[in-house]
Amino acid sequence: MTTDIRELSRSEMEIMKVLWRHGRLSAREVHERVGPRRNWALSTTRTVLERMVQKGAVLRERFHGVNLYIPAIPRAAGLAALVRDFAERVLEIDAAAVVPLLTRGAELSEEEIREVERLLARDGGGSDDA
Amino acid sequence: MTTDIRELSRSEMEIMKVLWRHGRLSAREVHERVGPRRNWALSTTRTVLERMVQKGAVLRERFHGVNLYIPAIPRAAGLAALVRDFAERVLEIDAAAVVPLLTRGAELSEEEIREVERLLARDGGGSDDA
DNA sequence: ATCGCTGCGCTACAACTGTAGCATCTTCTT
DNA sequence: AAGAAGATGCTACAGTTGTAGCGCAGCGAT
Repeated sequence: MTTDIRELSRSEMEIMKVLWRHGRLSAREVHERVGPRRNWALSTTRTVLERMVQKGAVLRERFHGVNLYIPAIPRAAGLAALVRDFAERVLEIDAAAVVPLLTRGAELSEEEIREVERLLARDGGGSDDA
Repeated sequence: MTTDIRELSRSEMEIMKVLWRHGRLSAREVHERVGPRRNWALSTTRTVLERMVQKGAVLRERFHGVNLYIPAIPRAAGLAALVRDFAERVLEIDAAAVVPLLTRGAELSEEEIREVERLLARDGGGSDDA
């Protein structure tokens, strides 16, 4: 069950974002980027991270005795879901209309933008496929 | 403390939306529009509504022994805050860029759109004023 | 082999959220 | 005035989130 990214809390989303940006990080590394901003104790970062693993939003991988955390949801898919949700629930417009804005946004690769676009086009929510 | 609309839960947001749409409704009336969709018992709608009052997101007014609930945050201000949050936190773009999309969205009046625009322009988060 | 540093896994606890029942009070109707 | 129908305010309880400490284990230095 590929965890619905919309049910991540703000804290979790923030962590998700750093994981998206870096691919895979240890708890400490994650903490270095979100801890200060949030004023968290290292153990707090760990706990949140661990809960994300339980939710299936993040994968954990052991590397020489250290846990590395990897996003279980690719950024494009995550953004697509978030955009769709916001567009439909709040703006009440068709999600596809938001795509153009992505171009100016975070460092998304052409690839990713196209992917998000693909996911938002064809008004469907379900599992995609080639 | 004009409650930060970003801290409303999904359930609460849904109620907020119907209140924005109708201005002021009794618990039952609110329930009629969100209850079915959410499969809530009337008492659930009441509880959520009441919590929103406590949070200061909704005002309660007695009318012939019945409570009427009124949004404590005008729609334009609420949408502006939500848009700003989403734009900056998720899309990582300037909130103002989202304004054009509103035109096609929910039934916002020209007035409201202009207001949202005003609130999002001039990159500021704090309390506004003329 | 031992000591210390760092990471791990477990536990904790308060506040918030989802969800709702119930006893009681109001209001309308007859 | 009395009863029915509906609204109110209170209470409840489980699950989620925010926030963090603690004891134990592994690894590198001595």
